[in-house]
This record gives sequence, structure tokens and C-alpha cells, in this order.
Amino acid sequence: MPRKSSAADAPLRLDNQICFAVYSAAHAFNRVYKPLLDRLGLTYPQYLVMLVLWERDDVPVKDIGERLFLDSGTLTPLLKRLEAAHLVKRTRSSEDERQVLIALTAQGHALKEKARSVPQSILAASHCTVPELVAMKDEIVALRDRLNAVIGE
Amino acid sequence: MPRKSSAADAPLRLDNQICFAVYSAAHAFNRVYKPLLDRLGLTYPQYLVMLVLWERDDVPVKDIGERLFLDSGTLTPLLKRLEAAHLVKRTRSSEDERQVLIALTAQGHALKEKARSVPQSILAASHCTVPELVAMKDEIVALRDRLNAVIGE
DNA sequence: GCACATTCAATTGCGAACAATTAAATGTGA
DNA sequence: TCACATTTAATTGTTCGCAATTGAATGTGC
Repeated sequence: MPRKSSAADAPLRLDNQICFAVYSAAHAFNRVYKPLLDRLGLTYPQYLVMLVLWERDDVPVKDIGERLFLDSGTLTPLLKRLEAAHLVKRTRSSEDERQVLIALTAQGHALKEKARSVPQSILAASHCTVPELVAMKDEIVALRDRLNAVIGE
Repeated sequence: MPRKSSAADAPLRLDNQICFAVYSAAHAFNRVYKPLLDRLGLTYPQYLVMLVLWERDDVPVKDIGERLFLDSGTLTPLLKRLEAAHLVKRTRSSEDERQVLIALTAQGHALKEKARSVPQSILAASHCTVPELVAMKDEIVALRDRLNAVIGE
């Protein structure tokens, strides 16, 4: 017996899922970023870590993780790759030997200048105005924060 | 010389990146889905594939890939895991031997009933109304489609 | 009919992402 | 002080996600 589409199935239809909209948009962003970041020698998650470090240097792994919602299982190998690329240095904190502090190298600082053109390219690809993007961003962040609040409960 | 924060750095600040909003929201969704999908024995990408198949059965891998924006490098092993879990069957098409058709097993069909409670739980976790979520979804899909259009150019 | 291009899935290799565990350093209470 | 909990990275194992390649099947232009 062939199942016919029913109103009861609407909640399970792919195109009704906001999670899939977000999931597929994240992948679309990644694909747009790829050629831009290739020129910097970075992957997208590595770019995010560099954004954090360009704001503030010499921070423990944990701080980066809290900022990006990532744990050491993701960050440790990623940071080792950035170190291998001579963009960061990893040193144990002398005050607290548990912490590993991540500092930019000269190359890491210098890369910031090459990265300045990236946001502009993304803006162009989005075909949106800045106020539109800011409004969307704020909505998405608000949703994300509500979801993260549910996880902790 | 300590770098001080400047207006010129605004485009590179993490909190100004819509891509990071989307990226981190996708991960937040994943974490909310995880306990719900664990009960179904599915990962989130596997759940997406099942959503596609619950809409229409007996489709080639390529169709699933176009629907989810995923390629065979991702789907082939994922579908093999779904087959190992007795949720789908993979058979070469007789009309076109290049295609592999994915069909739901009885268990695969049955899982749909257990999945019906998932969207309701996600809605609750979002603390949004349905119209709000629909509006956000439509905006995000529109942005995604514009980004994907740029890639193909 | 035959060389050639195209399509489709599978494979390989690398980089995330995360759960779960481990180990070392630090903090706390009796 | 000393047993115990907590914090912090690192590690291991599984699953995505994608680029690049392979190989088989199909389509095409002459």
C-alpha cells in the first residue's frame, strides 16, 4: 500500500525543519569560505580560532573552547596543526601547569592583515545588506543561546 | 606594542560574523537532537537521510545527495551504516547499473512513528513560536540558496 | 559501430566534532 | 596535613564532510 502524503507528516518534512536550514546554511558558508581561506592556508574552524586570537592573544585552550563552543578533543589537534603551520605557540602556563596558553607568532599576527578582505567577500556573496545580516545574526544567536540553555538544564 | 581594539577590526570580530552564528547554532541543534536521536539509534545526518526517505522511498543516492547537499563520499559510508542497522536496503538499479537505489526496510518505515515526537521536542527547546521559526527558516534558506548560487558561478 | 565524454557510486586521505577516558595539577574540607 | 573532588588538556574511537581519484555504466558525435 503506497503511503500518501498527509498533514500529519508535516512536522517530519525536511523542508519544514529549521535545523536543516541552519545545517545546510552552515555547509554553504563553508563552501564559500573555502577558496578564500585556502589562500590563507586555513580551514574554517582554524579561521575561527584565529579570529579569537586576533582579538586577544595568549589565552588558555579553555577560553578558546568557551568562545567557540568546542572542547579539547577538537581544539588540541587543531591547535597542533596551527602550531605546525607556525601561526601559534603552545606553552604551559607557569602559574597553573594545567593550562596551555596559546599565543600568536609573528606570522600569526601578520596573517590578520591578509584576512581583512575575507569578510567583504562573504558580504558580497550573501547578496544581503549589512543591516539585514546583522538582524539575522542576532536572531540566530538568540536561538542558539536558547538551545544551549536547554542543554545545560 | 600592544594592539588596541580598533573600528577597523570590527569586520573580523567573532561576534560580528553571521557565519559563526550559523555554525554555532548548527552545533547547538546537534547537541539538542543528540539525546532524542540516541533513542532512535540515529545520528543527526542519518536522521536527515531518514527524513528524505520517509518522504519518498527507493531513490538513488544522488537524489538524497542533492536534497541534503551531500556527496557520495559522505553518503556511501553513512548509508552502509543504516543498512547495517537494518533500516535501509541498497540495491543496484536494473535500468541503470550505475545507480544504487535506497529503499526503507520494514524497520525503517516503522521508525517513522517513533520519530514523530522529535520535532515537538525541538520546538519546545527553541522557546519560539511556530510562526517565528518558520520566518527564520525562510530567511536562512534564502541566504543559503544565495550562497550556493555563488559557488556554482 | 566506435572513440570519447559524462554520470554515478565507491574509495582514500585529511580535518573536524564529540563522547568517554586518562593523567596531571590544583583546590577544598575535615 | 591529607584524602578527596575539581579543573584542564590530551588521548582514543566513531562519525561526519569534502576533495580528489577510480572504475564501471551510460550517453554522444562522427
